[in-house]
Order: sequence, then structure tokens, then C-alpha cells
Amino acid sequence: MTATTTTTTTTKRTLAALGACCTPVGSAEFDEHDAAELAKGFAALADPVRLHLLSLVASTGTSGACVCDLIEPSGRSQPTVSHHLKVLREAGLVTSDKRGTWAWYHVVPGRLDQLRTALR
Amino acid sequence: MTATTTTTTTTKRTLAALGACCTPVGSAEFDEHDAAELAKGFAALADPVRLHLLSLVASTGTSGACVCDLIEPSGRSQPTVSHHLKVLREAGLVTSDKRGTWAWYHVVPGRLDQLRTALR
DNA sequence: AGAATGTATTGACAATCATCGATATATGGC
DNA sequence: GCCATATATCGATGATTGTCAATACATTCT
Repeated sequence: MTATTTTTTTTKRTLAALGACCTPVGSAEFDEHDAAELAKGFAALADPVRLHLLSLVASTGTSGACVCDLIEPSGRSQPTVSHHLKVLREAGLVTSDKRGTWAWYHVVPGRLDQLRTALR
Repeated sequence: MTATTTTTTTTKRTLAALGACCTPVGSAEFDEHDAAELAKGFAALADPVRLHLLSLVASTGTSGACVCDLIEPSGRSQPTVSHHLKVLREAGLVTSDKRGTWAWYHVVPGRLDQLRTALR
């Protein structure tokens, strides 16, 4: 059952609980769609291998990194690295463009900013 | 095979690939342990329900929120809410203390700061 | 003590995930 | 055209996850 502090008046509180428990939780009208979008971003960061890959790509600055140089430091197989990069890409954290045989990956700073801001 | 730009000299590059591909990826000597720790934090944020719960708890400021007031806005069952709060707690994002029958949850700003900082 | 209430745990199940080997696709060099 | 290389996709598998009903635990009130 819901409750409130003695100093707060709210609706939807039983008489028995009045003065017993919580300040009412802020409405903070939480957009269901935004939450899902943010969660997808954080899900992409929720793996140590992906964090490592992202860090490697980010550390190249604007130059970007090609997959061939990410495989060995990641300690994972080439298909696994490709998979993780796809996850990062679909989460909007990196972009990829193909130049010749190589695929170049760049970070998307705006997306990182967005996630960082959400933790404010 | 690994590659490099024409302007960069590195070890571990084949002659054939020299001047063909990437700037060498920054060492950014990535601590395996830190990555796992960060990943755990982001994993806790990788669910819309948990983001919502965290937002609700955070919106109470220093007062904190008791579980009873989180269940209904979350749209999930009480055990599910309890489970998600446990995940958030074990990720270091919230603390819980029991006062009487009620359990009060507070955010841990330092942990949020740490994750925010990790996003550069 | 017994009833009612707030929260946590257990058990089960479907869904998603991380990983790799095998294979496919594409590009460049000969 | 043929071969080597770079990357992506497919298929399989073991692990993890989100969810709820049922249950256990703890506290307060009568």
C-alpha cells in the first residue's frame, strides 16, 4: 500500500498509511519511447568487449579505425568483432563506411553526449 | 591483415599492407577489470523499466523513494520491481535501507558520475 | 497470538545474447 | 579468370535475462 510523509499531502493514499512512509515519487512524466531508446544505447555499452572496441575506435579521433586492427586487441574472433560492431552501429554509437576492402568505423559523439546527458 | 596509413609507422604490419588502411588504433591500454565494471553499470541501465525506476528514485532528491510508490508507475508486478531494484543496487546505482516495513531507495550520485565520465 | 501489509526470494519459462566455425560476399592484385 | 584478403552473415549452442505466480520473511497493528 502506498504511503507518504507527515509533511506531504497527496491523493491516492490510504488513511492508515498517512504519515507512515514516502514522499510521493516525482511524476517525472517518463516517456516510454525515450526510455526504450536510451535503454538500447546503454545495452550496447553493457558488454566489456564492446566498451573496449568503442574505446579503440574513439582513441583514433577523427581518423577512425578499420576492423582489421580491432580484432587482435579485442581477443575475439573476427565474426564476433563484426557482430559487436554491428550492435554498436545499430545503437547509433558508431558509423561504418567501406573504403576498398576495409570497413572504417567512427564514433558518433552526439550519441555519446545524449547518453551522458541522460545520466544527469 | 593489419594495415596503416602512409604517414604512420608501426610494428606488426606486413609490407603489402603498408600505406593501405588504418592509423594504428590507440593503445588506450584498456583494463579488462574496469571494462567489466563499467559494463555492469551500463547493463543495469539497459532496461527501460530500470531507467524508469531510477528516474523515479532520482526525482525524489535526497528523500528517496519507497518501493510501494514505485510499483504502480512501473507497470510491473511487485516481484519484478523488487528484482529490478536489486539489479540497480548490485550495480551500485542505488542503495536501500529498511525503515519499519518499508524499504527506501536512494540514488548513488557518485556511481552515475563515474558512468557519465566513462562516456568522455 | 493472529491478521494484515510491505518487501524479498524461489521456481519456471520464453526470449535474448555472446560466441565461434563455416560460409558468403566483395574487393584488389596477378 | 583466379587467388588472397577483409568483412559480413548464418547456424548452433550455452548462458543470461525479464517476467510473473507462489511463497517466504519481517514488521506493525489489534
